[in-house]
Parts: sequence; structure tokens; C-alpha cells
Amino acid sequence: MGYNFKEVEKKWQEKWETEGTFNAKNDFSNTKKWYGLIEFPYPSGQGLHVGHPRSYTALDIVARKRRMQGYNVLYPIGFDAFGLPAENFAIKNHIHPKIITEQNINHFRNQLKSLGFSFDWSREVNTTDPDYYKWTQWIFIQLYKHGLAYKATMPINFCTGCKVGLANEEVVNGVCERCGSEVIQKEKSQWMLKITEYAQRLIDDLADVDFLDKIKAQQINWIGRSEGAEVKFKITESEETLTVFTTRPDTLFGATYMVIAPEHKLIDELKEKITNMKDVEEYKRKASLKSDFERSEINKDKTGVEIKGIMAINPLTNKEIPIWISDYVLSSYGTGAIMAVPAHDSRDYEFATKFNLPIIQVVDGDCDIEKEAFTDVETGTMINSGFMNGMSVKDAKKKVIEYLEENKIGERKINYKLRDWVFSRQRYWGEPIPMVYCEECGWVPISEEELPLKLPEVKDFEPGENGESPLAKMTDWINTTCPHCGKPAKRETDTMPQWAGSSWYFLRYMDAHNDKVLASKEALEYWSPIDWYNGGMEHTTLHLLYSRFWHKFLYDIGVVPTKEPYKKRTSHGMILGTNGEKMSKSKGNVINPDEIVDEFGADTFRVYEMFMGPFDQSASWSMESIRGCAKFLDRVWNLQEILVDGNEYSGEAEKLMHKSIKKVTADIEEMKFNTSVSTFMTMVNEFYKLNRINKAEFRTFITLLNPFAPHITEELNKKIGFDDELAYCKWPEYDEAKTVDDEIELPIQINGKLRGAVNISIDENEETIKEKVHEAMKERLENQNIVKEIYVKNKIYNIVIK
RNA sequence: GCAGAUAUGGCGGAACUGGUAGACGCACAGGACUUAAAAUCCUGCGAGGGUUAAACCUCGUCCCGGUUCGAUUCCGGGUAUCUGCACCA
Repeated sequence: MGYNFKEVEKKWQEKWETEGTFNAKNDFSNTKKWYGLIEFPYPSGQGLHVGHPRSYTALDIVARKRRMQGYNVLYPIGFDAFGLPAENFAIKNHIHPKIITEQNINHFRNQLKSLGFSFDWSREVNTTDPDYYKWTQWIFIQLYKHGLAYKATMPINFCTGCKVGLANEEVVNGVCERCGSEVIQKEKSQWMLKITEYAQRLIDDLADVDFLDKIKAQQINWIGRSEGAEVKFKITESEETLTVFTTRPDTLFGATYMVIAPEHKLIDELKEKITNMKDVEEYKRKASLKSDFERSEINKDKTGVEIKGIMAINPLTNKEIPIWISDYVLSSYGTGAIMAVPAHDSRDYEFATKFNLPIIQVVDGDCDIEKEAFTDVETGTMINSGFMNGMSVKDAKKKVIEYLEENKIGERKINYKLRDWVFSRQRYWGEPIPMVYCEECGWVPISEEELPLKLPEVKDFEPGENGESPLAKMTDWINTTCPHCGKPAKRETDTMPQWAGSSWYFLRYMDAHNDKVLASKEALEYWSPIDWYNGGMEHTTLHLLYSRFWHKFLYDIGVVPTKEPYKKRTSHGMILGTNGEKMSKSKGNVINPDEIVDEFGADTFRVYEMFMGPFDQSASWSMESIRGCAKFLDRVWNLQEILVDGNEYSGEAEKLMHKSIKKVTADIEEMKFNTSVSTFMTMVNEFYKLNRINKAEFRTFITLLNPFAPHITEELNKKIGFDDELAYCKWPEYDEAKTVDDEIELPIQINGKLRGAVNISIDENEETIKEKVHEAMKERLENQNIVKEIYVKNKIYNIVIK
């Protein structure tokens, strides 16, 4: 009789659901708690992607193992449901995004349930639910009250055809994805969050968490701390100064020109004095067409215009040097202006060579300055640098900063690449920003009792004409009174970015239905911090940083008990199409998880996704390989046919059992799920070779396999006569002494090449091994001069001959 | 461009802290069962040479170089591919 996965999986899923088997217990007295978190999905119209279950299965395995180890486990799920696709669908089809979102969520929920994850569905959250975003808005108000939210003028992508603001994603090769018109950068007043104030702490506190090293590196590089100095340059014919940030103040004597970003305010301030304003304006216009990314990408061919009529003065040499405008300098980094030292910076070198600007070498070292810039900071010696001549770069740096500070022309400065977070979106489908503008009082947050500030019902989701949110057309909603003085006032019409809801969702899971606070103190104290967070490598910069920032803020104001939200963070690789490319509708290589579950069942699906390759690396889908996993589970099912009695491991299987328990127990912690599955396969092969498996061995085997394939193992457990369920049974233990072989085959090498092997008992005396080895290698060693013999205990015996 | 990662048979991959490269699975080939096919079971399976068969030999973990008795693993220099780049999530 074959294994009927359809019947069995349905039976167990229904049982788990009606009994709430996997719901976390609100018993805060159990001190062993474990909180596992996966990134909640965006419920797209395409349904679940086969990539989602890779992460969910992995932590599901850990969660199930933890339950067996006696932990009170919280493994929640929810939906990050605000976002562009639903809104764009709404515009096209005139359906409210709320309706589409609801449909999509229902679809996702069913798909997730069909895979047998041990989620606690009683705590499901949905970021678009007013009961949820009430608290997103509440956090924003706290940020505002603490001076971390402010208004600033920032550029948005603006489509000259549709007259609307666009997301970066909607800009393809500089034109609008929809209408093909030119996209320009347009200045707009937007809400900003001061994440830069937390930059140093976001770096420092990484020391206290267990994130993969590569994730820490990504975070640190993204924040981009660099030490250097700010230097003020005087401008001729003017009282203005031009301040630059540089990491190489030691090369100040070699600064032969300045470059400012096209958006730099100096241009406006000195436009009376600039004699070639036309050229400058034209260059600015062209630059506004490019994003920062394009600007740094296309730096092979540098462009720029000299600003005529004004010069800067090098504060050390007192020489006048020209000021240029170029888009390789970004307004968003540092001060938006640089001092160019072409001899010691390769971008400046390229620019100077192209425009014939002077190159003065100030650091001497092993390099031909005629050919390229000398950028090494370790070996050089200062030249052409007045009071710094003869110093090392390191000493010169120190000296020049002292000099700058003494003479009040500059100071030591730490700069971060990290920029403040642009928090406004000119969109409908997002959390309304709970702020009101009053002519008298300025920006005022709405009263917290009024939260949630619900999205008004609108019919038309088209964005407003001047890059404004669709809410700008809702005059009834906009007009309100000032919470402060009571006079007529207007609401903010921009909404929050999708990042908002996902920056704190993990807190809501701890106490999902609380209507007084975002989560109770007891729940926060008990469940914090998240013990293990797994998600995609593509989220390791932005989402991770944003949520850490919010968490730190909530810690500062006493809402949460820990500095960091996540104790441990790991990442999974992407699942690619069968052709090795990213799955996408247009490429026609999308695998639908429903079809896989229908054909093979959830257990096979889960086992396959764990077996397909190293968890942290991308893997291509293979329809052939998944059949191998289905076959494996059939073989597991058929083990019943060779089942014999026995309450203890039999002698012939004992080593296998202890070794396998050890391997799987460790593999799960290290996320080496693929080798766990290999271990299961090897076990099954061994049982068939022995042509018997006893009850004790069977029970251990299905317990180990249960987190991977929960349905079939629960069913087998019943079939072989156990009354309990594996979900909360005890995780198997192993005896270290029984995991080692008594006898091993010791490989023998001659000059590092494998030449044979001898059987030895474990930890055998070196003398007798030597005898055995020499006996075995007798012919090869005849008339040879033995130079050296190396024995690595129980590993290898190497003889070096000459 | 900047940042992070990856590279091993026909394919996915395994190999603990530098110690028998290729576990496990797929594909393929041969055999058993069957009237036949599917399913299942058994055997083989890096390349080249060698042998009736074996033994055995040489090469082989992206490329070039180094350290070492010994390198997929460590070091230096390259190449290729993947991911992110702030309004996709």
C-alpha cells in the first residue's frame, strides 16, 4: 500500500489548525522561550513564490526542534501589505487596493497552510489593518516629538509626461516605465527620519549580536564611517567660504582645484559673480536627469564645467584654484563639495587629466605619477608640503588637523555615507502620516487619542498632478483643525513608505491584539529579543538597518527592553528558475508552489527545498531532483515493512543511530539542512541493507525527520503504535562515545600521494601503526632513503622519501 | 562604479580546525521482476592510460604563482557569475 500524501497531509493540517497545536503559550513562567522570525511576505498578486518556503521551512525546522527541546516557541506570521503593486493594480482596474490586498492575503494564507508550517496563526498581523498601523503612526509621532522626524527639501523622480512622482523602480533607463517620457529630479518638501543620529550606535552594537559576518560587513559598509577633516576654503571676491570634507587632509598642499555638486547652494548664492552662468545652468539641467547611482556608475567618462568669475583659495598655499561643477560629486555625501587632489585620488586624477588641470604630487612613494594617482596611505612620505615635509601620511594627517584647528580653518570630522531616511511617498496605499500643518503653529502631530488616522476612501487612485499623493485631492479629509490652537489647518497628504510597517512588526507579534499599547510590557520583556531572524540577503542593508534604528529609538524612550531587536540574523539564498535565472513572469520560468504540492505533497516540497543546496546560496529549481525526494519519502513510508520489535537500538545499528542524531542535531543549528537530508537518506539505505529496523530505531528516525517532513512522520508514529504526537515529544539524544568507530582504515601517503591504507584500532599505539605501515609499504620503501615520517593521529600516515 | 558573496564530475552538491576529493541525490548504462511498460530492487558511473579481469600509473576542485611532508581548504595576483545600491519589497 503506497503513501497517500494528500489524505495524510490534509488530516494533520486540519488537526493542527483546530487544536492550535503550534500557538505560543502565554505562560511567561516557562523561562525557556524561543522566538523565531521570518520576513513576513508582501502578498503579491502572483501568489507565493517558491523562494518564500525556503526560509519558512528552515526556521520551521528550528522551531519544531525547539518545541521538542522544551521551549515555549513563538513562530509567527503576518503580511506586509502596503505597497506599489496593489496600488498600480488599483489604478489600472479601478478596484480598491484594500480589496485586492484582502484577496491576495487569503490566497497566501491558504498556500502557506498547505505547506504545514508550524506558525502561530492566532497572532497574524497585517500592516494595512488600522488596528496595526495605529501603532506605526504612534511611533512616527514619538519620533517627531523627539526631533527625529523633520521636513526637508529632497528630490523625487518626476515624470514629465504623467506629471507624477515615480519610484526608482518605475524609472527605466531615465524614462518613465509607463509612458516613456523623460524623468527629471524635482525638489519636494518631504518628511525625513534622522537615522544618521544613530549611525555610530548602529555600528557599535553589532558587536553584541550574532549576525553572519557578511551581514555585519554589509551594515558597516552601508553606514560607511570615515574619519577625516572639514576644511574651509575662502572664495575670491566674496565673504562666502566653501567647506569640504576630506579623508586625506594630509594632501591639502596638493589640492589644485575644487569640485562642487551641481545642486550645491554656492551657485545660487554667487550667481551675480559667475560669468558663465548659462553653461553652468545647462550642466545642472543635464545632471538633474541622472540619479546618484547613474552618476557614480558612468564615471568612466567624467564631465564638468568650470565656474568662471570666482576662485577658491587653498588655505595652506594661499594660491587661487579654480572651482568646477561636476556630477561625480554627490550632493548627498559630505558637504557636496570636494577639494581635488589629482595626484592622490584616482577620480580626481581622471578628471584633471581630461580637463588639463595641474597635478601636484605631495606624497612620495613607489608610483609613477605621470601614469596614475598614488593612493597608498601606508608607505608614502610627504613632499612639497611645507611644514609636513618628510612625515609619514599618518603623522601628516594628525599634524595638519592640529594646524587647521589652531588656525580655525577646519576641524577633525567623522562622516558617514548613511543618509537620513526619506520617509514620504506621494502615494495612496500607505500609512497616512499623522501630521497637520497650521499657519500659526507649523507642523503639529494629531492627538494620540485620534489614532489610527485612517486612510480615507477614494475612488481615484491616480497620483496628483504635481507629484502629489492622491490624498491631495481629498479636500474633505485634508481640511481639519489644528490640534494645538484649533484654527483651520491641513493634513499631510504624503504617506509612509512600505518600510514603516516592517520596521516594528516583530514587536506586535508578541502581543498582537492589544488595543492599549503596541505590546504589553510583560510580553515584550518575555519574548525580547528575537532569538533567530532569517531573511533574504537582499534585505541585509535597508530593512535590517531601518528596523534596528526604530528599535533603538523605542529602547531610548523606554518602550522596548533591549537595545537590539535580533539576537541572531542569518540569510538564505534565492531560488532561481530551472535555467538558472531569476524567476519572473516575463521569462516564463516561474514555478508555482501549488502545483508542486499537488503533485508531490508538502513534505516532499519541504525536503526538496532543504536538500537542493547550501541554504545561504542561490539554487536553481530542478524537477528531476524533486522526484528523488519523493522517492526518498516513499522509502521512508515502506520502512514499516521491515519493522521489527525492540525497545533499544540493535547492536548493528547503534553506531549509525548515535552518529546520525549528532549530525542532524548540529546541522540544524548550522543551517546545513542539505547534509541533514543526506544523513536521513543514508540511514534509510542502511536500514534496507540490514533488511530490518526496530521500533526504537524507527521512532528516533521519524523524530529526527519530523521537523523536515512533519505530516508523514506523525502518521507513521501512529501507525507503528505510539499514542503521542511527535510535535512535542523529546528530541533524541546521543552518546558521544557511541559515535566513534573502533576500527578505522588509515590512509598511507608517500610524498603526499595516496599509496595505500592499513586497518588500525582507534587511538592505536604509534609504534605498532608504524610497523603495520612499513609492512604494507615494504616494496615501495625498498632501497629508499626515508627523510621523515608524519603520523597524524587517526587521520593519516605520510612517509617522505628521497 | 561601490559594497558583499560564489566558482568542485554530465547536473545539484559533500569534504570537521590543512590530512583518502567527489558523501547523498539526479541523469545515464547494464541486470532482476513483468507478456510488455511504469514502479520497484541490484550493480556500475571524474578524465586518460593499463589489464582477459584486476592490480597499478598519470592528470583533476575557475586561472597564474607561493607556503607546506601534504592545499578544494592558507597567502598574493587575476577571471567569470550572482546580490544590493537608499521611492520594489
